[in-house]
Amino acid sequence: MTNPANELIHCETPRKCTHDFRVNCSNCRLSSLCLPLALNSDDVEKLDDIIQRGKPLQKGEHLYQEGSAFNSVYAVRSGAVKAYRVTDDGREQVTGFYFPGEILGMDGINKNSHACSARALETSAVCEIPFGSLEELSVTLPGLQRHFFQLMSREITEDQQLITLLSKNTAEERIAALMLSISSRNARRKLSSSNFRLPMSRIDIGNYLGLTVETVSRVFSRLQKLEILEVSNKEISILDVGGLQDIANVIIENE
Amino acid sequence: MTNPANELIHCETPRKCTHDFRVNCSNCRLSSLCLPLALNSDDVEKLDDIIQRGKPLQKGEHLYQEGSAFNSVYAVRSGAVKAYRVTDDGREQVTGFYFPGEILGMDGINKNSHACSARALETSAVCEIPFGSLEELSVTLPGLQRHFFQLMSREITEDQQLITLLSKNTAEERIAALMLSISSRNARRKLSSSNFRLPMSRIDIGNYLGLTVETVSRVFSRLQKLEILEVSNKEISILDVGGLQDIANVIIENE
DNA sequence: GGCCGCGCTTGACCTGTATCAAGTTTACCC
DNA sequence: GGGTAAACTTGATACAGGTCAAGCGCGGCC
Repeated sequence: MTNPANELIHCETPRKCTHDFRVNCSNCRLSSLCLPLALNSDDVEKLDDIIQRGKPLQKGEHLYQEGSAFNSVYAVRSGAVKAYRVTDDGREQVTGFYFPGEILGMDGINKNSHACSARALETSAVCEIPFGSLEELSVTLPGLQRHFFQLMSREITEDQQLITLLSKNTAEERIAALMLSISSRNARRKLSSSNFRLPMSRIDIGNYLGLTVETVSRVFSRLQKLEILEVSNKEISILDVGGLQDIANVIIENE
Repeated sequence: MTNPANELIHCETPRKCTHDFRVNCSNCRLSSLCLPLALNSDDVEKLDDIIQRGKPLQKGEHLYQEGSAFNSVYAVRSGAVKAYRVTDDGREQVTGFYFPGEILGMDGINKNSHACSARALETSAVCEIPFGSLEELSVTLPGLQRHFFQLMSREITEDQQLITLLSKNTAEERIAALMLSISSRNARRKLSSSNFRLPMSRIDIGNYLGLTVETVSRVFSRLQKLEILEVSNKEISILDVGGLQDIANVIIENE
């Protein structure tokens, strides 16, 4: 009864990992997506030395809070994390979802305090990377410096994609785009790109995409009726990737 | 007849600068906002050595184009620049406006090619900072490395603010927020925070804020009727900053 | 100086999504 | 396992902002 659809492999579900909790970058199966990407094995060990791994976060627990002192960036090892900020009038704005192999917290570098909060959407293991040590190490490992610049740059371009989505696209297009994004991020992690379980609620999805829960729900129903998705609560099957891409890409393209 | 409202000072209008075109970071009046921020005078000279200054861009000229090879980031010295990307279906999305002392082009680091295009909104002088040299220099000047990380982080948080604005706020709130943003950026540059000339068209404003030209125009008219702004074509006077802030901050705040 | 075109404004109408409301299902907890 | 709260779905209605259309005015150019 526990996610039969997800082909769960080592480390994706810490509760099932009975063997060896002493994870390190060298043996982490996410190393090819994560910070070690550009490093040789000697350098990976140097990186590994500065990384701290605490006990897994439970669903709902905070990784950091908006306004708290910035000390580290974080890599998700398993589970899923959402980042959000609270607007002046007290409403929440979800700014991103982070899956295994992805790095969050870089918004805190600017003012030395976190510009948003981050909380676990489900039980999640996270690697903490103290930023001071990372900076020092970057000086001796130019490959690491470059890679970290790239990671920040990627965050910028992804935010800009979201800006475009919010500014130009309909509810249906936004949701199609999010489903495709999650699908391709699953593929990167060698999980199924067509069947997966959404770790976030409809509220979070709507919040992230600038829509109300009701609209999210209606769009899911519509996409199901069109036989593009099969939606069963949080379980998603993409039945027609092409159709989904057509919707996300905005079919208009008339001359 | 040329912008009487703007208190134009040295370098803000290159056409008027008859004296000394050999600008450098040490004598640039923007150095306190720009990259040299965290450097002592010796180090500023090292930075200065890698910076290239071409002739000013004319209105409409491109600084770089989406997809072109990424070699440098750019600091605006005078004028104004807009960054934009073209969506899959051919529409334009403005992702940012850049004023003197601000740095753009960091989106290109990730894939080594520019993720968006940048063009001058008016005659603009720009400093080109070759990224390779900047990386090398960062290794020897940790203050510079840190400052550049901060600049990228600031770009991220600003993008996230825009995401929030687009996702949660009404047309009026978005425009109020943009006016306040331009106002405070002017203040940083010791220009008037209450009277300024918009370098961009209504179309660009609408595009940036996810609104149509008509809506932008209507909101300006409404704010003028409320005696919060005085709008005369591109000339803006903020008559009631408090009122503008109330609108931007979303007055709702009912428990 | 007068003509043309583009950027801007204003009005009338339409539509997508929000809002409000009610009902259903799922998940959690004792 | 049953009770309750939270999450989700579905329907009816309202409204902000989009679309379409027309007119204005400033700036550039011959």
